[in-house]
Amino acid sequence: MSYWIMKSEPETYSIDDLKRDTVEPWNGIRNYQVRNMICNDMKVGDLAFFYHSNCAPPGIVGSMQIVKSAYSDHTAFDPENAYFDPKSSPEKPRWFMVDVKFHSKFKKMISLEELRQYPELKDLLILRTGNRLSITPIDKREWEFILDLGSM
DNA sequence: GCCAACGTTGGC
DNA sequence: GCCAACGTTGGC
Repeated sequence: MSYWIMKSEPETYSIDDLKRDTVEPWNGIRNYQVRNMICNDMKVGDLAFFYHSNCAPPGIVGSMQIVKSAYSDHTAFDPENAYFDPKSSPEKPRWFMVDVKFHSKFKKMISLEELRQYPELKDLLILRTGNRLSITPIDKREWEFILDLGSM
Protein backbone atom coordinates (compact mmCIF):
# COMPACT_ATOMS: atom_id res chain seq x y z
CA MET A 1 0.00 0.00 0.00
CA SER A 2 1.25 3.47 -0.89
CA TYR A 3 0.62 6.94 0.47
CA TRP A 4 0.29 10.20 -1.42
CA ILE A 5 -0.26 13.92 -1.23
CA MET A 6 -2.63 15.25 -3.89
CA LYS A 7 -2.98 18.96 -4.61
CA SER A 8 -6.07 20.79 -5.68
CA GLU A 9 -6.91 24.45 -5.77
CA PRO A 10 -9.82 24.89 -3.37
CA GLU A 11 -11.47 27.36 -5.72
CA THR A 12 -11.61 24.58 -8.29
CA TYR A 13 -12.27 21.63 -6.01
CA SER A 14 -11.96 21.63 -2.21
CA ILE A 15 -12.10 19.13 0.62
CA ASP A 16 -15.65 20.32 1.32
CA ASP A 17 -16.62 19.51 -2.25
CA LEU A 18 -15.22 16.01 -1.84
CA LYS A 19 -16.99 15.61 1.51
CA ARG A 20 -20.24 16.49 -0.26
CA ASP A 21 -19.62 14.31 -3.33
CA THR A 22 -17.99 11.42 -1.40
CA VAL A 23 -16.43 9.90 -4.54
CA GLU A 24 -14.94 11.97 -7.32
CA PRO A 25 -12.75 11.44 -10.40
CA TRP A 26 -9.42 13.20 -9.93
CA ASN A 27 -9.15 14.60 -13.44
CA GLY A 28 -7.06 17.24 -15.13
CA ILE A 29 -3.64 15.69 -14.61
CA ARG A 30 -1.53 17.00 -17.50
CA ASN A 31 1.98 16.21 -16.36
CA TYR A 32 3.79 13.13 -17.60
CA GLN A 33 5.57 12.37 -14.33
CA VAL A 34 2.33 12.49 -12.42
CA ARG A 35 0.54 10.47 -15.07
CA ASN A 36 3.18 7.76 -14.90
CA MET A 37 2.90 7.62 -11.12
CA ILE A 38 -0.86 7.21 -11.08
CA CYS A 39 -0.74 4.62 -13.87
CA ASN A 40 2.16 2.57 -12.53
CA ASP A 41 2.20 3.02 -8.78
CA MET A 42 -1.19 4.12 -7.53
CA LYS A 43 -3.46 1.26 -6.47
CA VAL A 44 -6.96 0.85 -5.13
CA GLY A 45 -6.79 1.11 -1.35
CA ASP A 46 -3.92 3.60 -1.32
CA LEU A 47 -4.38 6.55 1.00
CA ALA A 48 -3.82 10.20 0.17
CA PHE A 49 -3.84 13.58 1.81
CA PHE A 50 -5.87 16.37 0.25
CA TYR A 51 -3.72 19.48 -0.14
CA HIS A 52 -5.14 22.93 -0.85
CA SER A 53 -2.77 24.76 -3.19
CA ASN A 54 -2.58 28.26 -4.62
CA CYS A 55 -4.51 29.75 -1.73
CA ALA A 56 -3.83 31.43 1.59
CA PRO A 57 -2.70 29.53 3.45
CA PRO A 58 -1.85 26.40 1.49
CA GLY A 59 -1.78 23.12 3.43
CA ILE A 60 -3.14 19.67 4.11
CA VAL A 61 -6.83 19.65 4.94
CA GLY A 62 -7.91 16.02 5.05
CA SER A 63 -7.53 12.49 3.79
CA MET A 64 -9.05 10.21 1.17
CA GLN A 65 -8.70 6.79 -0.38
CA ILE A 66 -8.09 5.66 -3.94
CA VAL A 67 -11.14 3.63 -4.96
CA LYS A 68 -10.55 3.23 -8.70
CA SER A 69 -7.21 2.82 -10.45
CA ALA A 70 -6.14 4.80 -13.49
CA TYR A 71 -8.55 5.05 -16.44
CA SER A 72 -8.68 7.46 -19.35
CA ASP A 73 -9.44 11.09 -18.55
CA HIS A 74 -12.31 12.03 -20.84
CA THR A 75 -11.99 15.74 -20.07
CA ALA A 76 -9.03 15.72 -22.48
CA PHE A 77 -11.39 14.83 -25.34
CA ASP A 78 -13.78 17.76 -24.89
CA PRO A 79 -12.79 20.97 -26.73
CA GLU A 80 -15.04 22.92 -24.37
CA ASN A 81 -13.17 21.65 -21.32
CA ALA A 82 -10.36 23.64 -19.71
CA TYR A 83 -8.25 20.48 -19.69
CA PHE A 84 -8.79 19.71 -23.38
CA ASP A 85 -5.79 18.18 -25.15
CA PRO A 86 -6.17 17.59 -28.91
CA LYS A 87 -3.37 15.04 -28.77
CA SER A 88 -5.42 12.74 -26.57
CA SER A 89 -8.22 10.64 -28.07
CA PRO A 90 -10.53 7.87 -26.82
CA GLU A 91 -8.67 5.46 -29.12
CA LYS A 92 -5.30 6.55 -27.82
CA PRO A 93 -5.74 8.35 -24.49
CA ARG A 94 -2.78 10.33 -23.27
CA TRP A 95 -4.15 11.32 -19.86
CA PHE A 96 -5.59 9.32 -17.01
CA MET A 97 -7.42 9.82 -13.74
CA VAL A 98 -8.29 7.86 -10.62
CA ASP A 99 -11.34 7.97 -8.36
CA VAL A 100 -10.90 9.14 -4.79
CA LYS A 101 -13.23 8.73 -1.84
CA PHE A 102 -13.55 11.15 1.05
CA HIS A 103 -12.18 9.82 4.31
CA SER A 104 -11.70 12.70 6.75
CA LYS A 105 -11.48 16.44 7.05
CA PHE A 106 -8.94 17.69 9.59
CA LYS A 107 -10.24 19.73 12.49
CA LYS A 108 -7.62 22.25 11.55
CA MET A 109 -5.56 22.58 8.40
CA ILE A 110 -1.87 21.69 8.65
CA SER A 111 -0.41 24.64 6.80
CA LEU A 112 2.65 24.47 4.61
CA GLU A 113 4.37 26.74 7.11
CA GLU A 114 3.65 24.27 9.92
CA LEU A 115 4.73 21.26 7.83
CA ARG A 116 8.11 22.94 7.36
CA GLN A 117 8.69 23.03 11.10
CA TYR A 118 8.91 19.27 11.67
CA PRO A 119 12.23 17.51 11.07
CA GLU A 120 10.19 14.32 10.58
CA LEU A 121 8.78 15.86 7.39
CA LYS A 122 11.92 17.45 5.97
CA ASP A 123 11.99 15.07 2.99
CA LEU A 124 8.47 15.88 1.77
CA LEU A 125 8.65 16.75 -1.92
CA ILE A 126 6.03 19.47 -1.53
CA LEU A 127 8.46 21.37 0.72
CA ARG A 128 11.07 21.62 -2.01
CA THR A 129 11.20 24.88 -3.90
CA GLY A 130 10.18 24.53 -7.48
CA ASN A 131 8.44 21.21 -7.04
CA ARG A 132 5.50 21.28 -9.39
CA LEU A 133 4.09 17.78 -9.15
CA SER A 134 0.43 17.83 -8.22
CA ILE A 135 0.72 14.33 -6.76
CA THR A 136 3.73 13.16 -4.75
CA PRO A 137 4.42 9.92 -2.89
CA ILE A 138 5.13 9.98 0.85
CA ASP A 139 6.20 7.14 3.11
CA LYS A 140 4.26 5.43 5.87
CA ARG A 141 6.10 7.27 8.64
CA GLU A 142 5.25 10.64 7.12
CA TRP A 143 1.66 9.56 6.58
CA GLU A 144 1.19 8.59 10.21
CA PHE A 145 2.96 11.67 11.51
CA ILE A 146 0.73 14.02 9.51
CA LEU A 147 -2.39 12.01 10.34
CA ASP A 148 -1.58 12.48 14.04
CA LEU A 149 -1.19 16.22 13.51
CA GLY A 150 -4.56 16.31 11.78
CA SER A 151 -6.29 14.42 14.57
CA MET A 152 -5.19 16.78 17.31
C1' DG B 1 0.06 40.34 -8.96
C1' DC B 2 4.96 39.01 -8.91
C1' DC B 3 8.24 35.89 -10.14
C1' DA B 4 11.28 31.61 -9.41
C1' DA B 5 11.54 27.28 -10.94
C1' DC B 6 10.18 24.12 -13.68
C1' DG B 7 8.03 21.70 -18.02
C1' DT B 8 6.98 21.93 -22.97
C1' DT B 9 7.41 23.34 -27.69
C1' DG B 10 9.45 23.84 -31.94
C1' DG B 11 13.11 25.70 -35.06
C1' DC B 12 17.37 24.32 -36.50
C1' DG C 1 19.10 16.29 -29.93
C1' DC C 2 20.02 21.07 -28.44
C1' DC C 3 18.25 25.01 -26.42
C1' DA C 4 15.75 29.57 -26.55
C1' DA C 5 11.31 31.06 -25.97
C1' DC C 6 7.25 30.42 -23.97
C1' DG C 7 3.71 28.59 -20.67
C1' DT C 8 2.43 26.99 -16.05
C1' DT C 9 2.57 26.18 -11.13
C1' DG C 10 2.11 27.86 -6.84
C1' DG C 11 4.22 30.25 -2.76
C1' DC C 12 4.47 34.66 -1.23
